[in-house]
Amino acid sequence: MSSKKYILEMFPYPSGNIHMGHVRNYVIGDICARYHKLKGDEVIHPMGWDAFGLPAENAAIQFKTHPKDWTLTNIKNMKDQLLKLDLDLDWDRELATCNENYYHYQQELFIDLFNAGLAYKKDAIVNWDPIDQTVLANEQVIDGKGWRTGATVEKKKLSQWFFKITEYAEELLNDLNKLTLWPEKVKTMQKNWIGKSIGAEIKFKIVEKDKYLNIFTTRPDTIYGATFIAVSINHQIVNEMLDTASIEKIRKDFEEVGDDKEKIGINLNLKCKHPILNKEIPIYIANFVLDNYGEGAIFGCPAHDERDYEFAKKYQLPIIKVIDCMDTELPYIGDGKLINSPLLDGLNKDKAIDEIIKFLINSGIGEKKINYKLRDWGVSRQRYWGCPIPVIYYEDGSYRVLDKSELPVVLPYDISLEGKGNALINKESWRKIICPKTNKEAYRETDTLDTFVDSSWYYIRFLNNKLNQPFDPSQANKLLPVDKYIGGIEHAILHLLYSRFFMKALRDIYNLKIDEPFKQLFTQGMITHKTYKTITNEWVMPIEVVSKNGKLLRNKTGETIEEGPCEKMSKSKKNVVEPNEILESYGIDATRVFMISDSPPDRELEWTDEGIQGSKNLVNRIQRYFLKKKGNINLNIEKEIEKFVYNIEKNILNFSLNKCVADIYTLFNYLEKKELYLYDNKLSKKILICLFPIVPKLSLSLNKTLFKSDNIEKWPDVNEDLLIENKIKLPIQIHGKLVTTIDTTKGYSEKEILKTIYQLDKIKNKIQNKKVTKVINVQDKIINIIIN
RNA sequence: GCGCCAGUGGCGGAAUGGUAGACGCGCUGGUCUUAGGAACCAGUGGGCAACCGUGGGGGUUCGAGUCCCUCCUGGCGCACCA
Repeated sequence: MSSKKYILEMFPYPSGNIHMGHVRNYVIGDICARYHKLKGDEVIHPMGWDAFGLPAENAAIQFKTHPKDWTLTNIKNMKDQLLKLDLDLDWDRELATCNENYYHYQQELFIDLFNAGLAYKKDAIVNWDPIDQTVLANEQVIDGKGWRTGATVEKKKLSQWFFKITEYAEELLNDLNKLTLWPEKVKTMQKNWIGKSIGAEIKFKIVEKDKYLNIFTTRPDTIYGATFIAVSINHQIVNEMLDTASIEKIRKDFEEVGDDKEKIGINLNLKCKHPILNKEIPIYIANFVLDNYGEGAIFGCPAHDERDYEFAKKYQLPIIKVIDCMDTELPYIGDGKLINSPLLDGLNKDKAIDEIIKFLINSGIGEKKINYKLRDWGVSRQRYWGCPIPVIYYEDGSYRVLDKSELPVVLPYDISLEGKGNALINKESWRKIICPKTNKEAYRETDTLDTFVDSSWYYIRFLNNKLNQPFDPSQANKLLPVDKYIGGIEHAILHLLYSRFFMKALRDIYNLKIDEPFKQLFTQGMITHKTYKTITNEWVMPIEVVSKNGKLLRNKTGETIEEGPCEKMSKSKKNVVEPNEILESYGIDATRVFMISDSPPDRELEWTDEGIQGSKNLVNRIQRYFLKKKGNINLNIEKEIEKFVYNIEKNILNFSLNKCVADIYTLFNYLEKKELYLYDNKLSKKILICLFPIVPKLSLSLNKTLFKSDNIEKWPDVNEDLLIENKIKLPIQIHGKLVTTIDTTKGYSEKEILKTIYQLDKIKNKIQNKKVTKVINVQDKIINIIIN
């Protein structure tokens, strides 16, 4: 019975050259794909190009070329290199996200999302990367720095397009449970990123104004201990109270605090009424309040929160204990009985939270609230080389999202990339149009979509890359989800979360039956290599290093070279090996074997010369074996071959590809030891089929030589009866320690075998005149004798 | 700081709670030759032995690399998330 298997490796950014990381990624996928094809499954195994993005623009400026030309040339080069890897890919499904035929339909999806209320525009304080001159998503800011440039990200207020990923926060979180074939680690990362927390939102009346401050808390039980309010610098109330100059001054002061996280605050000279107690508490602007979490405002309960405690100490605010923690030093964060809280006294934390929420609801000053860390996905990018957003603006500031019939909005080719900013803004002839619907003058949206939008649905477009609509829903229902998705763990959050969101959004828009895009996720490990440096700290490529009299020297100059630690292959450290050179020297099969042999595919693989050579030797050895015609053919070896088929299959399915290599060695060690040289018979054919996914070139050529055939036959069914081993070596233990093993057959009688065992010298010596008190016989597994 | 994962020979790594170290690399000794980026044969956890050995210490079990507690070390992720 054949079944559909969609096997996908994360498509590459066309930087110009493939590297060993790509090779490992694609070889892993290729082995799966070839195996499933032999099984008779309907395999989908496409490849394409994640072709929009900033590097093209930067390169265009640097090399005085055009982003499109640069990208297309790179695609051509990389495709040539991939073809040399001889991967079993569906090239007729190929796509590049920068092609009109792709982004046209992405623009349609944008319209779909807009109509579904999942794309919207709003003014927002956004992350601005001053080097790339563009906005970044929250996910693209790491430690306050741009993920590509490393520049400190600035805050800017801009009008931006957003995708409403928060609408799916709960489902994105819950459905992680369905992803049983995903690494736990990735699921944990996504869970933390979504950051669900359950608590309450409480309204605090501002004394001086006819207004309330909304505050989210997970600890409403500590409300009696609230002694101040703190808001973020970007909070609305700050805008109302202070002029822009003062705000900027404070913002600057806050930024100067930097990484040491010292808490500082400014008294806003406003007060809030405590929602329960008859007292007023001050409002501060504080640097530690996040503006993009909750409501950007907190109530401070110094006795039971570390941050609030630190702040209260510094500004001499009262500290009121409301949880009985005996003599434990404050702040005390844990559970305990409530005190100083008339409505809650004596209750424990959880019960107190329930009670206070009831009270807040009844008094109309608060409600139960679930909060997510996840924010909506800002997708506007102020760059040229991306998918144009299908929107036009009128003189009065209003806008219209285009109809599908008005698509595609084609990215103009003739632009100038000189100078800063988005080239589309300066391209007046493109930007300015007459709206066909109103006949009014209008301007195109000049922002383009984040390239993560491109990669959020490419796996659907692969199903039919020529269709005049984004995809065919009935086909999607039939062929999705991707069964095995293979790529680097660096996409654990961004790409994988966005893709999950897209799948769900498209499911709801197009009434699909698919909830998750990737059934199984496999994250392959990096390739590492030793690093080499001269004594003047200059990185040196491995290929330049020679060993002489136990010393490492640079081949050309004779300089002394120091060997550094093994690190991820990177151009900057020059510890790379070029796939082209390896392929030329060792061939594709040996390269494939090495990619999987030295460590499990999800772990780091250290590149070594010995490793690749060993792989080459194995390939040669297999070839030599099959070309030896004479030998001692003994038909009892069926069993060994059957075990081999069984193990290889199991290990491919588990991604334990390193064990597949061990299986190959084990088989050939056995056959050669016994001088069992199979030549053109049934069993050797079986072996060749199992070798095919791993060393396809060799397998094909041997198949041709031995069987005069260009086709590899179907994967053999395993005869499980042959796997059963009747003769066993039974371990004998005394007190759980191995003493000896005896040869016997399965299903031995315990009584009989004990008789034999007690005759053995080793056992006799141990027992001597002691008494056997107990015998544990795990039938066919082990016998453990207990003596007193 | 919080969370997760991992610690096994000289190295990469194997082991449904049941013979620890499969398989490979490296190393040692040997064979052969069309002197190779070979190939083949034998050996290779420690210890002279009894025995000892899966980061340390405890526990559960007839039996623990595997399960539980605790500590140490390393890696990854998150990091003022109220």
